[in-house]
Amino acid sequence: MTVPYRAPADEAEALRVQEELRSRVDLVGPGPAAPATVAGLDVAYATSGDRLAAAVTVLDATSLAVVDEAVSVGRPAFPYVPGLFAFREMPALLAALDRLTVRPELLVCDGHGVAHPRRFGLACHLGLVTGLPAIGVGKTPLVGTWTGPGPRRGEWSPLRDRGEVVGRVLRTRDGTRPVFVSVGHRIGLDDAVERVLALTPRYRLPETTRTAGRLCRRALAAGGDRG
DNA sequence: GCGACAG
DNA sequence: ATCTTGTCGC
Repeated sequence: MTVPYRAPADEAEALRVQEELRSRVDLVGPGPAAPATVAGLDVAYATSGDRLAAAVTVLDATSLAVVDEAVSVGRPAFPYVPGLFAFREMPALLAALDRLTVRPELLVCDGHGVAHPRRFGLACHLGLVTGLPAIGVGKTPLVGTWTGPGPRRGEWSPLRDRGEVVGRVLRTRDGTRPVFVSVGHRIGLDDAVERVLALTPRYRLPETTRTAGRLCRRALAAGGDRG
């Protein structure tokens, strides 16, 4: 199901939006059995903090080659508040998604999905608004506790918060810090982890995140730190 | 009451 | 997120 994006005027309204939408998240899927394309989304900020660039790259799921990409430059749409982070970047990310020529089959977001205090992180919000399956891959935890996964790539341990498993702490590379994988929308946790491993043949972060990261940094630099 | 707190 | 120097490793 697709949902229109509404920009909240303040924190109270942002919380209401999350409460209203959280029940619509699909934690099961099934996600795309064998997606042909996977998109990565990332945002870079100017030093001044008053300007940002959002990028989306679409990769061939097998070769990991970039087949499409789009960028949008703008202003943070909301102050940074842990737990309300999505409202900050969502408008720019949606603008970039609108500029794509190829509609990706899966979204890999730089931030959490249901591993969130109200089970509605950026990956859930993006998945719901676009109607696309979405996965959250965070570099640091927001909620939850875990016991370190083994040191080898592919090893993982459950991320638990208030009595429920909200994601997995996954080692994507031998001996490197793990990432935090959680369901965004329309995919199960097992499949989400499988997709993330398929996107990390070499580095800690998914290729989708890396290509999108390079693109938004480049766009920010090209804008001469202004526009 | 005191920290912690996605990017 | 971004600011930063060097440093260890492939």
